[in-house]
Amino acid sequence: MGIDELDGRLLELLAAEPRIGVLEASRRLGVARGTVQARLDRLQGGGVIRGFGPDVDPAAIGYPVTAFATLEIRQGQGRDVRAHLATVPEVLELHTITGRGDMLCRLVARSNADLQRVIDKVVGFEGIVRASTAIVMENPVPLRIVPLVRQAARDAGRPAS
Amino acid sequence: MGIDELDGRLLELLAAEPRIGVLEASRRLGVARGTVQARLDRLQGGGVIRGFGPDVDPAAIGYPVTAFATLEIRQGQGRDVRAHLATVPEVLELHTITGRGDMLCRLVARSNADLQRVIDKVVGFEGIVRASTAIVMENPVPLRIVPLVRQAARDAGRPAS
DNA sequence: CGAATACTGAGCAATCTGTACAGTGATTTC
DNA sequence: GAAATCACTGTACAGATTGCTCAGTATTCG
Repeated sequence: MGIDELDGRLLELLAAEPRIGVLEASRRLGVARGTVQARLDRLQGGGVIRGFGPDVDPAAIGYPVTAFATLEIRQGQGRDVRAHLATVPEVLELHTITGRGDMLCRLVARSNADLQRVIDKVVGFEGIVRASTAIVMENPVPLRIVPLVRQAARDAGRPAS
Repeated sequence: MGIDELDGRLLELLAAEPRIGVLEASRRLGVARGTVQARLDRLQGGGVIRGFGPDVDPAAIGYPVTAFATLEIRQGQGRDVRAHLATVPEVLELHTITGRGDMLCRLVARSNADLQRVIDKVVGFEGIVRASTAIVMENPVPLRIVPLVRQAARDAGRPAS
């Protein structure tokens, strides 16, 4: 749907201080409260803002180990595998991908040793031919969106570029 | 820090309806407002809840293509590469990993064609030896945390297991 | 120029937040 | 076993915020 410069600033502000209300945001942005309210409604309605879910740190609830697993699936078993993985709590996300491997999933575990249990749970399923796992050591760039929002907002300035 | 069953229900509730306030949450959970307030403070103080940042959909702001790139780094160039990737808005997250490849990053782009530009920007840097990219086709399990929270809350019941 | 759209500034009733305090039950400590 | 500690409840109050509405103004566009 596209966002303009004000939308960008609003999103940045919300990312930086999520708990501020509409009124405070309007003050910070130097616009009327109604404007912020309208923008927010539009952003949410348009699907730009999916929600404001709490950002929970898996490490803080006992799952400090993160890993990515590339899975190779037996032909035609995709649907079953997806359903299976969806039932595993330690699978935080799952993608089907092109290239080597058919699926990529993000896992968490209580420890490196526990990761073995998780992998067994993931792989112990008809239809998964092979799995290759990479453990995350460091996370230099945590999941972020602000730079992209800034970029998108800038691009809105010159629409036809 | 560990979470108990009430923490779990609170997190679930917040995940399902992020905009509800403390008062409404206390009503839903059947506890006093002060309790919810105290729990929230503890969860945030303990780092379990990192924040309530807006969940922005890259697709909705013009970046519908997601990809994962595995990067191989020249010895000793890690720091520079990290710094470089941090400046690329299309890099949504970056991990250093074990196994084949040294880093894994999540990218977004305006189109498959545009992905080439992004990859060039990512790879066009001294220190990156090789990159292998997998385009995301489907996302059967979007990033989620509720199942894990439920698991963690359950485990709290039998601490020594 | 006229119409449509977006923004401003203001107002109002209802609600919520931050904070405090006393009472109660459960658990821990000595 | 008694005291102390801790978490939760229920209540209270002032101040702030929200949802909503409305009229006026600015800007854009055909």
